[in-house]
Amino acid sequence: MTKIDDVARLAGVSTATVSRALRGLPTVSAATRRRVLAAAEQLDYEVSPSASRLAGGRTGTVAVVVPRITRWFFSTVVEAVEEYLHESGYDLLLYNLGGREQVRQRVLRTANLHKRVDAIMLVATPLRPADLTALASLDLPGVTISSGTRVPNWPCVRIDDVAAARTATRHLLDLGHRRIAHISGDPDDELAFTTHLDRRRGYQQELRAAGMQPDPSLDVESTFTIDGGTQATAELLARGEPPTAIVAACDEMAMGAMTALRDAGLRVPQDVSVIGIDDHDLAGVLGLSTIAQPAAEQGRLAARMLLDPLGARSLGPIVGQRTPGRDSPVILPTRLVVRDSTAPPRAH
Amino acid sequence: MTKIDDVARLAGVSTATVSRALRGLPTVSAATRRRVLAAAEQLDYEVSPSASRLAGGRTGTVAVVVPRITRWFFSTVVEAVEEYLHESGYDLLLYNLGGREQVRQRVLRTANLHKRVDAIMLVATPLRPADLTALASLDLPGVTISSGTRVPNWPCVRIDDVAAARTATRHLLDLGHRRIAHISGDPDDELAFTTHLDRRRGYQQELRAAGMQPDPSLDVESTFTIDGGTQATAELLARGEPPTAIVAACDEMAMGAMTALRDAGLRVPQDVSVIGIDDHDLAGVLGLSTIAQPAAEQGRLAARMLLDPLGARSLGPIVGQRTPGRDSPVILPTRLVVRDSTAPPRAH
DNA sequence: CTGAAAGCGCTTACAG
DNA sequence: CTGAAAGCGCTTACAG
Repeated sequence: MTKIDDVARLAGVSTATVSRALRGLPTVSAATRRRVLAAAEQLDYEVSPSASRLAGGRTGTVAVVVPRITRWFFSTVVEAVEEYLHESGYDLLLYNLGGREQVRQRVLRTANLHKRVDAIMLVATPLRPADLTALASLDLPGVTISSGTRVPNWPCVRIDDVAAARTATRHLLDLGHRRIAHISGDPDDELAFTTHLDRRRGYQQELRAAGMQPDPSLDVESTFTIDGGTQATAELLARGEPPTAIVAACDEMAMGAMTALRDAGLRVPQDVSVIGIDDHDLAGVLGLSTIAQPAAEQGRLAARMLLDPLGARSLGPIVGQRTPGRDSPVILPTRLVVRDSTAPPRAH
Repeated sequence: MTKIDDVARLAGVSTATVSRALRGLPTVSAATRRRVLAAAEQLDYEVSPSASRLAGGRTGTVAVVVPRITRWFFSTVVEAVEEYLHESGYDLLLYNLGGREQVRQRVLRTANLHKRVDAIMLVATPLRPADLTALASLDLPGVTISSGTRVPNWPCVRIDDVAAARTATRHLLDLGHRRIAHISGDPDDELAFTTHLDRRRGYQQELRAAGMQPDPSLDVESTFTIDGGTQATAELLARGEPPTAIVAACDEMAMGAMTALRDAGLRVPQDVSVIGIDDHDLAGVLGLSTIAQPAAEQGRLAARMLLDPLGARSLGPIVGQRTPGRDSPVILPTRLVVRDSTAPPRAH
C-alpha cells in the first residue's frame, strides 16, 4: 500500500504539501499541485480514511436513520440521499430501526454515532426527550425528514400531513360521499410516528369544515402497513354497515384495504371508494387514487441542507448568511392524483 | 471527550490493559476487567473508531452494494443484512448503483472501498473482468448474492433462477396453456444482470420439455421494472393475437403486465394468465401468482457467511475447517404460490 | 507557497 | 496477566 510519504518522495515535496495538494487547498502552487497529482496517480495512491479522520477530525460520512428501508417512502428517500451524498464525496452509514425500540435507543442514545459521522439524517424517527438529550450531546449537525419532533438547530423537510389528509377527504366529499371512514396507524406503533396523527386531524378537520361530525365507529387504528390496512378494514366491515369511502393514512394501508374489500366481496370503487396518501410506486398499477408526496425530492433537499453548511465550513466561516429553512420546516407540496379507486357513491 | 488515557488513569492501569479489557480479550484478569469497565462506564467512554481503525487495521464496517434500493428484492435483502451486521457490531456502508455504469465503476474499480471496510457484499451486481481485477487487488473478503459472475474465493448465495422460471412455466402448462409468452429484462440493462437470462432459459427449457418450440414473437425484452412490464406487454399485444398466459421474469414486470392488460381491456386471469417470480410484498394484494424466493433469508445467510470467518479470524486461525458453500454457491429453495392471476385458458 | 514536527487516539508486538 | 513504547498514516498549526 502506497502511503503519503511515497507520494511526497516521488514528487519531491513534504507530506504536508501532498496532503494540501490532494485536498485541493488553495495554498499550493499550480506547478507543485501538478507534480503531486502526477505522483499520486502514478503510485495509485489512495488516502487512508482512518488516518485522515483521526488527524483531521472529519469522517466524510453521514448516518441515515430510517424506520424500515423496505417501505416505499423510506427506500425512495434513501435512494435520493445516497446519490446526493456520494456525489458530494460522503459515505452513507445506514441504520434501519425495524420497529425495534431497543434498536432505536442503541442508535440514538448510546454514543454509537460518536466520532463515526459528521452529520445525521433522521427520517420519520420518533424522538423522546432522552433521545434529544443524547443527540444534543453528540453536538453534530443534522436534519430531519417527516419528523414530528424538531431537533434544536436542525432543519426539517416534510409535507403538510394535515393538508394532505384534508385534500383526500375533500375529494371524497366532492364526489358526494358522506359516510367516510378513516384507517390509520396505531399510536403505539413506532413506525407511524406522528404522521398518522396529523393525517387523522386533517380527516377530521375536513369533515367538520363540511359541517359533519367525525364518527368514531368509522375510524379504525392499526399498523401503518399493508397488513394493517387489511386488518383495519376487516374491523371496519365487522362493525356493521360499510362506509361508502375510506381515507387510508398511507398508500400501503390503502392497498391492504383494497384486499380486504375484495375478500369481503365489495368492489372498488363501485361499492366503496378508497384513497391513500403517498403515491407509492404501485399506486398506478392498482389504480389507487392518492395524494402524491415528493419522497425523492424531500431526500435530496434534506441532503443538500445537511451538506451545504459542511462544505461552507471547510472554506471558512459563513458570514451573515442564514440557510433558509433552518428555523422553520421546509414544507414540500402534495397533489391529488385521481385514478380508478374513487367514484361517486352508488346511492347518490 | 474522554479518551483511553482518562479511563486508564481512573482504573489505575495502562492504556494497553484498557484496550484489552474493553475488547474482551481473554488476557485480562477478571478483577482488572471489572475495574476498567466501571471506569469506562463512569466516564461515559466510547472508543474513537478512527483511532482504533488506524491502529488496529479493522474498520468494523461492511460495504453493501445494491443495484436499486427501491426495488423489493434489494430493500428486503438490505433490511435483513442490516439487522445481522448491527447485531454483530458492524456498520453498514450503503452503495446504490442506480443503474449508472459510471457509479458502478467508481465504486468497484477505484480504491473507494480501500481501507474503508473489512468486507464487501455485492447484491446482483454485474461484474466485468476489470471489476474482478479491482476487487482482487482490494484483497478483502466478500460475498455475492444473486450473482452470475463468481468472485474467486467469495461465497455466493442465490436461488436457482432457471428452475424458478421452469416451475412458473410448468404451472401454466399444467393449467392447459400452450400460447405462453415471456417478458424479461433487457440484456443491456445493468440492473437485470444475468438473472433474466437464466429465467428466460428456464422458460424455454420447460417449453421444450413439453415438446414445444419457444416462439420468438412471444418473447419480449424490456427493463426489469414495472414500466418495463407494461411496455413489454403492450409490445406483445401489438404483435397480434395475444398469448393466453405470460411468464414475467419478476413480479414487478408481472405487475406492469397486469396494468397493460387491464388498459387493453383484457381480464386477468379470464383472458390472460400472469405469473411472476419473487413474491413481492404486494403480490398478495394484486392476487399475483408467483414463484416465491426467500429474499431476507438470502441476505441473512450471506451476512453470516461473510462475518463468521472475520470473527473466527480475530480468535486465531481457523484450523482445517472449511466453511460450507465457500466453493459452490448456496442455492436457496423457491416455491410456487398460486393466487388469482392464473387459471386455465378460456378455449381449453 | 512550503516544510519540520507535533499530535490525532488508539493497538500491538515485545518484554517481563 | 500487565506495561512501556513504538507505530498506524494522516493533518495542522507554526514558522519561514
